[in-house]
Amino acid sequence: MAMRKPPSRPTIAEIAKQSGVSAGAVSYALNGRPGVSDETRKRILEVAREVGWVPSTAARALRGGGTATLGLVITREPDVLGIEPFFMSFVAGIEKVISARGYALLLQVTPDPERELQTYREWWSARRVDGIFVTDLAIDDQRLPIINEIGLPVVVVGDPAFSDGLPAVGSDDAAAANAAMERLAELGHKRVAHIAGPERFVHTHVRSDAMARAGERLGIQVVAEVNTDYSVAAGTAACHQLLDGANPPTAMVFDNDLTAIGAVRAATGRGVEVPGQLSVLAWDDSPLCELTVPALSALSRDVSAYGADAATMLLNVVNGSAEVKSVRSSVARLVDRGTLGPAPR
Amino acid sequence: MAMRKPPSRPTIAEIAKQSGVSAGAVSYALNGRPGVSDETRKRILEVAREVGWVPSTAARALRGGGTATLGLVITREPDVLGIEPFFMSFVAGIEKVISARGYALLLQVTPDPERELQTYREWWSARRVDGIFVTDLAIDDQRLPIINEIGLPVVVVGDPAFSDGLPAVGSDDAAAANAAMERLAELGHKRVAHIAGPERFVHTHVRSDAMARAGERLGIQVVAEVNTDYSVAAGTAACHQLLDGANPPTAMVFDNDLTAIGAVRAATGRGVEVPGQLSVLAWDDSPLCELTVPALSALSRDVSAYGADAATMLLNVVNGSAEVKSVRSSVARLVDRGTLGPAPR
DNA sequence: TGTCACTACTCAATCGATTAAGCATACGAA
DNA sequence: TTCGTATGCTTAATCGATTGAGTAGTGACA
Repeated sequence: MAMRKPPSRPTIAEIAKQSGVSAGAVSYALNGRPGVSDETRKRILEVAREVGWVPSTAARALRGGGTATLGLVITREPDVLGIEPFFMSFVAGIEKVISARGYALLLQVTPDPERELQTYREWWSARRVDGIFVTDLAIDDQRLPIINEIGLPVVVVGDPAFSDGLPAVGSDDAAAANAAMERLAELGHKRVAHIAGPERFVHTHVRSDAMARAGERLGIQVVAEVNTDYSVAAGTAACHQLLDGANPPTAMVFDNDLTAIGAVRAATGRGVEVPGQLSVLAWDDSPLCELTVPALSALSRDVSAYGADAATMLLNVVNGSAEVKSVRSSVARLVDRGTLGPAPR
Repeated sequence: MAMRKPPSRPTIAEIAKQSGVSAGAVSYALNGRPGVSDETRKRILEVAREVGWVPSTAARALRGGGTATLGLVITREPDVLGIEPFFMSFVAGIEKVISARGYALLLQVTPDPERELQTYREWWSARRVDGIFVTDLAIDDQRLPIINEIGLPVVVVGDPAFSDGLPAVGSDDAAAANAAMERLAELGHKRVAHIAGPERFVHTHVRSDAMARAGERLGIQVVAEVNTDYSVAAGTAACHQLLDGANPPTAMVFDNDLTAIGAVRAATGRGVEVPGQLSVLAWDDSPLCELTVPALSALSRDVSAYGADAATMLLNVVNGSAEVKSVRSSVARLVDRGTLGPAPR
């Protein structure tokens, strides 16, 4: 078995020796600080480039200079993760921003919020991350006060009104609700059902409120508010239940794509034509929506851009760039693919 | 604006002061090494627990003790990532193993192999990771010799026969091909098409070879080998092309689920019944397969367990546990959901 | 000629954990 | 009594980058 000789990783001391100056001078030169002549600086930079020097994150972190690492904990059952396109796109968006600035993303998947908090504590104590993203914002979220107490720099991904004063990026769900309801109004729908997500999430409430208000404004009756667990089966069940009821709705708006898919299947399965007799709209768009027949109309967000915005904000928080203001970044756009039609008479 | 007072993160020095011993003694106690009396050790551990001490990864890394971090670079266009359930499940599997042992996962998404290699170099130079996972193994993979040269501990996710001597976890595609072909033989199929993935991937070749050999053994003619880019459109196109040809196959095996979905849609769209007139089988299973009508039969792997195996192996490599042997870990199981039927006469 | 200001450095301490080496103290054996 | 020697510590150096505190050397100016 051949012995591998790992190439030595160049340090500032090495560069100092080769340049004939002290380590301190090298540090000044490499960081663009005054204290070295232009000529020496040039020579040092040249040597650094030659030996392929990269600063040791460990040493910098130890000095208290930050770790150039941001953290994201995803609390989900591993199996569920596979089908949720949100996180991968979100992560990709984060990456685009932070990798360009030399930051890396530390990822952890935990099964419950308990261990999620534990992870934050350990990351902070061990100086593993400079800041974190908090997703899945819940009503009266227990995590926020604790994170605040720990003092961990954070950006909350969710509605700023519920972020407990912490900087947040949210999506403008009210605008999306308006767009959706306006379209449904144009199509003549008067009775619309809203099949929402789990009650504990902030965005579930925000969306329900927005739907109700938009309905009032446009003269549309939001006939039902159902909470689901986002599964296909829940969508199927909700659809059957609503269609079986007295005076069923002519359109259904679902808080995510899976439930909408379940509903379309349930409807067509019992002979209710989509969109002929029933219009269906999914709130979260994903590639899944294009795979069903008929392709699912959805309120589409640029999740990757959402992640990018969150990352930009967290970098500002971490670097203490003035005051960081919460924003509603992501705006959903209605993409009509074929499950929206005029209200049946 | 309230000033946040971040709680001080406890260090060994702090514990030493409170316990009335030196920092060295504390280190011995905390690491279970000899050098302190049982009584002192107990007292030190008690204090450490009280103040919630967590070792500073930065300090340990600086001493050369490793960073307790493993790295995964995913080379994909951000948009494509959302629909690929593989990586999220794989990551979840990795997490399950490594987080239990105090390791974290550093994730990077890059658009091309060039920057992937650049990331490896920087990670190693900056001592950011102790080891990496390499996925998407290609024929004559350019990354392997470079990674080998850098000396970065690695586990290759792919067929060990193509891992250039580096430790690898692969899936037993030959066994899967046998299972698939045996089932098709039972159903009386004599003419089967194999619609493969991009030619550059190792597993594309492995699968094609395995299909051909299994066909020979079972008296099944593998009538076509088509390479696709894994997209739905490619599956649709391949299906049409094959059905239009002289003497079309009675069954089609696809290297991934998206192309299979495209094919099912193409077939039913032109009046070819699935599975009545055409059987369809997807190699990679995903939640997508259960969403189509009819639900797609697939060769299903436990991707999460695959990730867990890779993680276990990488931890062994990193900790230098004896010699690490490559394995074929993941075995696909044929899940018949409704797109397999007897060959039409 | 003295001194003040400035440039371009070097020196040394620091961050937190680890570990080889050193140093008391106690105990047992000769 | 005295010499090992084992035990239980402490000391100090180390990893790599940073930075406040010096310190030579140069030039200007009164």
